[in-house]
Amino acid sequence: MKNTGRTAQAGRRSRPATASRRHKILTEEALELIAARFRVLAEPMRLKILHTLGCNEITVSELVEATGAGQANVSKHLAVLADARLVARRKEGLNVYYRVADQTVFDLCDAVCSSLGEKLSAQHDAVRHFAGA
Amino acid sequence: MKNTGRTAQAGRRSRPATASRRHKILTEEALELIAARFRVLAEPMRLKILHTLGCNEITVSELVEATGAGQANVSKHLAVLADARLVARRKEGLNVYYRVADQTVFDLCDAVCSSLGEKLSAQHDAVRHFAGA
DNA sequence: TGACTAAATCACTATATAGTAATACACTGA
DNA sequence: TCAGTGTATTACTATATAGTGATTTAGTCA
Repeated sequence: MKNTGRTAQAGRRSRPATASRRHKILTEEALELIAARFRVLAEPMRLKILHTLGCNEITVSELVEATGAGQANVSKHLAVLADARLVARRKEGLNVYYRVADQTVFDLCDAVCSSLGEKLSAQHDAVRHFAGA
Repeated sequence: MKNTGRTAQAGRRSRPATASRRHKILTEEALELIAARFRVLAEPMRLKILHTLGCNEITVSELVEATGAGQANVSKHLAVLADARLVARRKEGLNVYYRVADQTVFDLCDAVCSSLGEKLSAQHDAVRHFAGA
């Protein structure tokens, strides 16, 4: 009774399994690349760094101060972001200035935010509630 | 000489630090929520499951067969996806049918894909190269 | 040169989670 | 009721990585 392939005998409500619509059938390597991009964005501290950077160019020291994280930690996160080409660096004297190199990350975050809209609002409410404001 | 706040004395090229443009200044909780959403998408196997689901409704067994992963593994990934409300389940007899519940994930993946365009093409080339086709 | 500073790297610990085998649970049909 | 099947859960191992303190590296200024 094993399914030979995936042509459902319960096919009443499935589209034709040879998904002809948009599927390009991603390779394992492609899936890994996409997952890797998401993985870079899956850390609150990295999001905080990107959010802090915004459209500006900021030094590591300023990022350390703005985020409240340790210097080594910020440096490592910046290395991850730079490795993914999401930020770019420019050295000037002792300082290194970082900036967001791929503006699409903001689109991604915005998309997630709107998809999370209700939860975020609830969160905001909760925060406001706990903060007493 | 410590920066009091982030009003850069190197302000020559920074926008006013009280970023007035789009910044809503996300709370730690909001950043964690956004990161959590990205974290769910940061696994190739989960992407594969979502990609396999597409617009169809598919049972766990079919997903196990299509992905080549173990049953327990697929079940756990589905639990993660369901917990994030990215997929929904419908039980019918012995089978459980899963479907994508939040179509925005496809938008996210498409956005990443186009941002990764060159790399993915290169990867495709590499694959074609290695595969000898 | 040597003192100083910003950033990167190293070595380490702690934690989270992907994968897996075994088992439990839920439902079907005899 | 019992046997059989699909799915979920448990217990476990292995691996990856976030955070941290110490150190190194690279640049400035005296």
